[in-house]
Amino acid sequence: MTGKKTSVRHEVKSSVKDESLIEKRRDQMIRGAVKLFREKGFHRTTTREIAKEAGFSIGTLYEYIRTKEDVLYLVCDRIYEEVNDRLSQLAEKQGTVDGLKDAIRLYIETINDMDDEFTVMYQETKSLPKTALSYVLEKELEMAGLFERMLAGCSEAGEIRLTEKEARLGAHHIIVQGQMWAFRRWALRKQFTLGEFIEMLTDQLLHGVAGLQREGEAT
Amino acid sequence: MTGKKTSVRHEVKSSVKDESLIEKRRDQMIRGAVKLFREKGFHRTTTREIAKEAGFSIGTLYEYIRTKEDVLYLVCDRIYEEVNDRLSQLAEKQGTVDGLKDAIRLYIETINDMDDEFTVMYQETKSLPKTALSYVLEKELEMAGLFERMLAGCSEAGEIRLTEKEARLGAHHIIVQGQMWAFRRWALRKQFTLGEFIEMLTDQLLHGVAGLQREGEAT
Amino acid sequence: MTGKKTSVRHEVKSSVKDESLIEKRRDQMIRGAVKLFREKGFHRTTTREIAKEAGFSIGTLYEYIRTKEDVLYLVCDRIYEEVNDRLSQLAEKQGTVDGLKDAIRLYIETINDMDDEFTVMYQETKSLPKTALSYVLEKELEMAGLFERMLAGCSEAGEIRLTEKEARLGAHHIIVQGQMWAFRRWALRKQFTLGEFIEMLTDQLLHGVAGLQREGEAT
Amino acid sequence: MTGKKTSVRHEVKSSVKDESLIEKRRDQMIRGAVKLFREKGFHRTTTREIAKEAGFSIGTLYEYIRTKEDVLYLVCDRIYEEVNDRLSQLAEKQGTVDGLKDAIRLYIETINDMDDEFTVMYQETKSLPKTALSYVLEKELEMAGLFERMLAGCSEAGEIRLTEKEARLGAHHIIVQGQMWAFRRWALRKQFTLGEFIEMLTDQLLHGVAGLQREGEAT
DNA sequence: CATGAATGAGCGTTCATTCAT
DNA sequence: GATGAATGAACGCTCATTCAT
Repeated sequence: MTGKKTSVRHEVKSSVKDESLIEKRRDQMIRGAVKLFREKGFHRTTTREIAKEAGFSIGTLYEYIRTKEDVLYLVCDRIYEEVNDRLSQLAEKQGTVDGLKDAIRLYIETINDMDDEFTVMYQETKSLPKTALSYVLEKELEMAGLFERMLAGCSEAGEIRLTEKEARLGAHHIIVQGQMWAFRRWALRKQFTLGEFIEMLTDQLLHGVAGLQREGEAT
Repeated sequence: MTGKKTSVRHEVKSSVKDESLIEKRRDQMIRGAVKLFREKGFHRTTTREIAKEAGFSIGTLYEYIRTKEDVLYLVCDRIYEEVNDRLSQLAEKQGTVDGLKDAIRLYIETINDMDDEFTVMYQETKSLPKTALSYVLEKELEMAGLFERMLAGCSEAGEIRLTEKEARLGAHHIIVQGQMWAFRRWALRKQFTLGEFIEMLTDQLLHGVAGLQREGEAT
Repeated sequence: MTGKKTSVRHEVKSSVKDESLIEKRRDQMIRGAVKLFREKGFHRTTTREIAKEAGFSIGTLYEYIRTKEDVLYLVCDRIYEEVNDRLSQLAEKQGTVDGLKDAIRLYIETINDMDDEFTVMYQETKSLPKTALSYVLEKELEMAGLFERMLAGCSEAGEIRLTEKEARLGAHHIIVQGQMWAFRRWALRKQFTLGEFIEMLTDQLLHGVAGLQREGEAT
Repeated sequence: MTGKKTSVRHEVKSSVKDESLIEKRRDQMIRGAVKLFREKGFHRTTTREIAKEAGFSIGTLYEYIRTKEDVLYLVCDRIYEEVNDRLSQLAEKQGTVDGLKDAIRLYIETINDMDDEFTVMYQETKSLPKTALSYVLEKELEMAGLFERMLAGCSEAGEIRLTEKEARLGAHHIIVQGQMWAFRRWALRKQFTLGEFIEMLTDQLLHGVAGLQREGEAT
């Protein structure tokens, strides 16, 4: 539907040739970086700390990246990869409210599992170099697009009634609520379990705050 | 009503005695800092730049603060002050859906006016020293509490039906959507005007995605 | 005579305002840098060493320059300044062989006094950033021009006979011999005193290797 | 004639046994290194770049040398070898001015052909380790000695009249002019062709600046 | 013999903070 | 109260060299 696939992957150069080694080392690196970024933020984390946490020397770190910002980009990229992997199982059931509910559940659960990564991503995104930033933002728009099409599908199937704009805002709403679960957990998890949160969220999205009818509708 | 008033203001020490001068200088400082933080983030902004933008020397800057983080705190503090000032006019009309709508409108409009400040606050909050951070988070809970009480008020007045938990989530929802209007504006403002956003937000909060009835309710 | 005065001074930015302080600190810096560059070359000298030799901290060093290359430029610039100061006393006596001899003597003596500086300059020049490099080369061409005009003047005055090209080569010859006295001193000073060198140089320039007549001339 | 043969070749250790392979690899290495040193200087060239330019890995590079400076030494050594090869054809014709002129021509032409190598050598010489440095300087003195003997030969043969010191300075003069053609080419080649330069140089060496008689000589 | 991943000392540079004037 | 020169710890990054494969 969105024909344009402009998102050119922002390649991170490595001076190491062995692709599988690159994969392995970057894995270590990302794992370490996420932990540190979560604790102290991108700017307060030093490259030496990342290397140490990853289990190798500063020299080795720089065999696999070019700049510190590359690490941040790698982290962001990894997150989208994983979220997309998880969400891609939802291709079927398009156009049903049940399918939408499943998607929301899956999305929030994914965030719940990866909340360090998400928090990092939403708080440090602006430190990305220009080209990496636009790649990441595009990825996010793709994700929003996925929910937008689901909502539009439900509307076409007649299960709910939505204008195009409403579908767009609804998609945005879902994305944002997911982010909220990640980076407002200091407030939310004292009061809600994961299950409660998902249920209430879905409920509120579909029905709004209880007891009110849409204007112009009969009781 | 909220009995607990634990939020001890995180004092920022100044070596200058004249209170009105402190006020004036900090004003200049905050104005300059917000501009710079918005452009380049807290970490990429230097104290020299803040001083320069504020119109005095670093020496002078350090007469009014103790550390760079103090500036960030001052910025955050100022924001809540202003938001509270604006929202405090809403004390009346508690317990009506119209009052709630007005509050949401006022809140989002405030954010729209101060979006630089808000963006800064939500992106840099974690750089605050511990005590300042908890003060700021508490301030935000107060704000959420304001909306929570409004929702609860409406429920008590019978206009809508909400459990305590639902009211709490609804309040978070409002807060978070406001934040989104500030720091996801790159995505949202291409698609919605301020008015549209407020309307759809309110609508969605109260009615959910169109056309669906709450389960167990008659059509 | 050479109408074009394109040599735009390559400004070195300092974050310190006080001009006389800049002068003083850069003096210390240049003195220290020359010593170190002489001993170990530009690349093997660290900025910390320069700062230490100059008598202040690394932080202070960077208040007066922007990059390490600025130090090198400052050194080169200083040398030309001094040489020009010294040579400018020769404006009169243009057009006489005696004037030329004096100029050569003065030039070589200057180099003899500043030979560390000259050695540094001729060996490290290529490490200069582009704009600084062309400024320095231009300065040197100016100096060559000075000798070229002197030779041409003698020729016009009829004391010697030279084509334009010969005058130009003669000027280069003088410049280069001066450089040699600076950075081939390990070979030369074992065998010649300063006076001898000047005398022989002048002699050779004017008369060539002894005993031969220009072809076509009578004995 | 010069009885002392103190120049002990500064051996460069290789962990490879096969002599002809050593020869071959070092050839590649030198060729690559000269190109890179010329472009960026010794210090700005990395060992990885040298290896790559030579066509093998750094691992392999270090099988044939011990330190980066060894590469520089190898380059310098190669240059003298080649120059000596070229100049050695001049053993005959000693003692004639024509022989001297041929030698000068050959020397300058050699430099013209190898000017990258010469430039590198004269600019990076000081980065050589102590023992390598003295070996190289000695080589150069040998070359100067060659010209010195030629001049002395001419004098003995009665073609020109020179004291020992004058012969020494004359030799130095020739060497220096050659260097000048290599590393002042930015200035010289705009104004002179190779042929012109050689001719004027020879002329000036033998006759000096035109039109002047040696003092005390009759016209 | 050849490879190239790993190492870490060391470099140039920045910037929050201090304090004498 | 205001200034801005001085400080030095700390940062991101490089690169000569080693050594297991």
